[in-house]
Amino acid sequence: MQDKITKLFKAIADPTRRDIFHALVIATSALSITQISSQFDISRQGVTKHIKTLEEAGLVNINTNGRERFCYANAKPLKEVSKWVEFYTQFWDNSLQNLEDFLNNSKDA
Amino acid sequence: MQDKITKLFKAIADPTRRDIFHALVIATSALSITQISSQFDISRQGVTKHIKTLEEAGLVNINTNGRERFCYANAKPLKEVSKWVEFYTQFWDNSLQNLEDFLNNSKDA
DNA sequence: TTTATATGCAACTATTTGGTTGCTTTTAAA
DNA sequence: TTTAAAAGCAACCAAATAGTTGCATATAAA
Repeated sequence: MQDKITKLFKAIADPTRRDIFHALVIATSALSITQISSQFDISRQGVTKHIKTLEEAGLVNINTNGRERFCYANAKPLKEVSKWVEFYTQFWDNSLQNLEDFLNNSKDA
Repeated sequence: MQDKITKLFKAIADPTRRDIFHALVIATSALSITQISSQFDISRQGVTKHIKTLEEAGLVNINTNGRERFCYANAKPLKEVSKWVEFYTQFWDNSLQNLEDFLNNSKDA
C-alpha cells in the first residue's frame, strides 16, 4: 500500500479516527469493538474499519478474548510524527519569516 | 469543508505534499510553481493542486510577482500538530503499556 | 506588436475513503 | 441445546483525492 509513516499520518488525518484513538487513550481499560461503537454515531462496521486503520498504523493493539476483541491505544508510533515535526521547528521563527518580510518590503519599495 | 486541524493533518498526510513542503522549507528562496514542478514527476497542475492544499493548511504562502507566483513554506502551523502529539507523549511509556502487560499476563495464568 | 512563458480554470478519470447493510461464524449464556 | 451477543466478511455506495489533459489568460521578452 504505502510506507509506514504515511499510514501513520493518514491514520491521524481523519477526525473520527482521532476521536476513537483519544477515547482509547483515556479509557481506564481496553474496550471492545461494541463498547467503542456505543460511543460514536457511526455503525459498528464503520468503527471496525477505523480500528483496522489505526491498528495498521500501530496506534491500536488488540487482545482477543473469546468472542470479544479488546482494543487499547499505543501512542508510541506518534514519536515518528513528533520527530517529523521537530525537524521543521527550527523554521518556525527564522529565515523563512525573514524571506516573507523581505518580499513584502520589496513590494512597498 | 472541514476544521482547520483536519485540513492541516490531511495536508501532511500525502507523501508528495510532504516532499513539496520539504523542498520549499530547504529552498534558499521562494520558488515559482514551474520551479517546483521541475523537481517532481507530476504535472504542473498536479503541483498547483498540492500547493493549494498546503496553502489552505497555512503551510505555504504565496507572493505573486507579475505572472509568477513565488511559494515559500511556513512551518508555524505545525505547532498545532506538535501540540496534538504532545498530549499523548505522557502515554508513551506508562499506563497503557502496563495494561498490555497485564492482559498478556492474564492470558498466561 | 508578436511571441513565448507562467499560470489559472475546467473537465475528466481512476482510486481511495468513509460509510452503509446483510449475512455468516464464533462464542458465551439461558 | 437453544438462543443471544460479538465480531468478521463481502458487497455496495457516494464523495473525496490525486492525478491528468486541453484551453484560456495574463504578463514579460523579442
